[in-house]
Amino acid sequence: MNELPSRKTLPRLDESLLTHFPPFSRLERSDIRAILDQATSRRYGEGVAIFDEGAEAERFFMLLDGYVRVVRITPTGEQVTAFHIPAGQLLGIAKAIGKDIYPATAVTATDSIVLSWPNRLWDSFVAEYEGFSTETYKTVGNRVGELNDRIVEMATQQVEQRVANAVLRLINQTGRKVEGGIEIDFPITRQDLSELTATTLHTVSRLLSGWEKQGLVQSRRKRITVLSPHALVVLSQG
Amino acid sequence: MNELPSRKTLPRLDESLLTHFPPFSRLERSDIRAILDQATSRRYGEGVAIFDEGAEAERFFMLLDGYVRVVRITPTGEQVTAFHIPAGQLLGIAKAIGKDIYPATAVTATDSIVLSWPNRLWDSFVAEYEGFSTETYKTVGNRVGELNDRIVEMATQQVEQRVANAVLRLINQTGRKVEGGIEIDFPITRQDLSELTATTLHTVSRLLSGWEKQGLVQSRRKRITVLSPHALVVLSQG
DNA sequence: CGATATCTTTGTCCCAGCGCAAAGTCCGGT
DNA sequence: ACCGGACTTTGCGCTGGGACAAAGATATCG
Repeated sequence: MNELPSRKTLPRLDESLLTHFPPFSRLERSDIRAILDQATSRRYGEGVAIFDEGAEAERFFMLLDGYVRVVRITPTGEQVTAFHIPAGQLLGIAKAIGKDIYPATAVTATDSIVLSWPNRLWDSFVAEYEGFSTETYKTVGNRVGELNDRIVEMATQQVEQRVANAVLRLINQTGRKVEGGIEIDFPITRQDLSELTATTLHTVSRLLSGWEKQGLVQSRRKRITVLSPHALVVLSQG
Repeated sequence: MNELPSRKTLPRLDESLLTHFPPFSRLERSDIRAILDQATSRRYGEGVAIFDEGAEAERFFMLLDGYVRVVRITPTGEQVTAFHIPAGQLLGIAKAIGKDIYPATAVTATDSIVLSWPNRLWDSFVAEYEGFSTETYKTVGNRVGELNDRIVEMATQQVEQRVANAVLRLINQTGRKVEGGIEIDFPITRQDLSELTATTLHTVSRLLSGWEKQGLVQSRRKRITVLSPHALVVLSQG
């Protein structure tokens, strides 16, 4: 696959890397310095696992740059995507929910830069850094909320509505403005989208083709641009 | 429906009520006394809402006795059940995940007794009571895990396997040993089970009838007894 | 003890969307 | 510039299980 140098010592990390990310945004510069000095930083190529479902959770991570897909794999080898994580969020925070193995696998969706710390620092982060724990649990809360929404969708909506919802969620979380629309800011295949919506790549492909003919979206290989978010919202309501 | 006296002052609460429930099990008797003295206790009849999705979250709760169903209702009025909560667990803990409105509705599945505290006490509980926060987040973690599992199931399994899994989960969490099997310890209709598995009550009914003919389960109105958990596990794997 | 509401079973029809198959297109690598 | 692999599109047939319908069974209440 896509092999990058597996560990690369980056130039000394600058405090400004963290100051605008919620879990750290309320901290003093000196605190951030201490946090960075304890961190290991590492670059990953696209499509590389950061940690694996079932492995012992010994570190927690923050995505500094890039996008990560959190997936689970069934006994029969099918993949299901739990969610996508944009830069600025923590991941692999098994510690926060009382687990000691990772409950899912994290795979980079783009080249990414990731900081990580050993779990033994978790408690001190929570204890010493104002706002760290609050913000962390907000993140957990948002993820729980998203899982819940998706269960409701899967239980009550048709495939077309679910896919529309998934696309809308992606552009909300990771959308980038481009001329005439909003593009999902990382490469995403029909297959990926199908793993997010419990359908097949074939059905996703047909839906996107249809939407494209109606002028709702525009898509190329691994790229999706939404031209008319509003129309998509209407569609998603069913 | 089922109206009970809406608020009933129970006899002074005994410390032993809480000592065996994880969030409080590591505490001193004096701590528990303080916690109980701040609590409001209340009985609910079957089928009564404890709090409603979307309402401002001003209290958090512990289920002392009974069973509670956590449900969400779609714009079109369909219900989807998120999970069932047995006695001894916290609920309505929006505070723990940084929300200030309840993300779902909690409805009693049986007559129940519930303690509650105003949210303003949350931070002091977390700060002062050893183990409270850890245990709370384990609960959150288990619920996240369950939601996740169900998404995987809904994405990859057939209806029969999903229903089998749901029944197994219920007997694990709330099963009561009876002669010849394990019974789900609260009244549950075909409809309820269908809301838990994203199918229709008709399909659930057919499945249960089939299983009953094969001797796997036995069911009466609102009651399900699993005679052969192992066979159900086999079925659930698909 | 009827009457009424709630819950369950079973039958029949039908279609959304999956499985399978086969081209077509794009891209990175040598 | 070409080759091979990865991604996408589209066609076609089939089926799991939803929708609709109606009758039975069991609880609750006056």
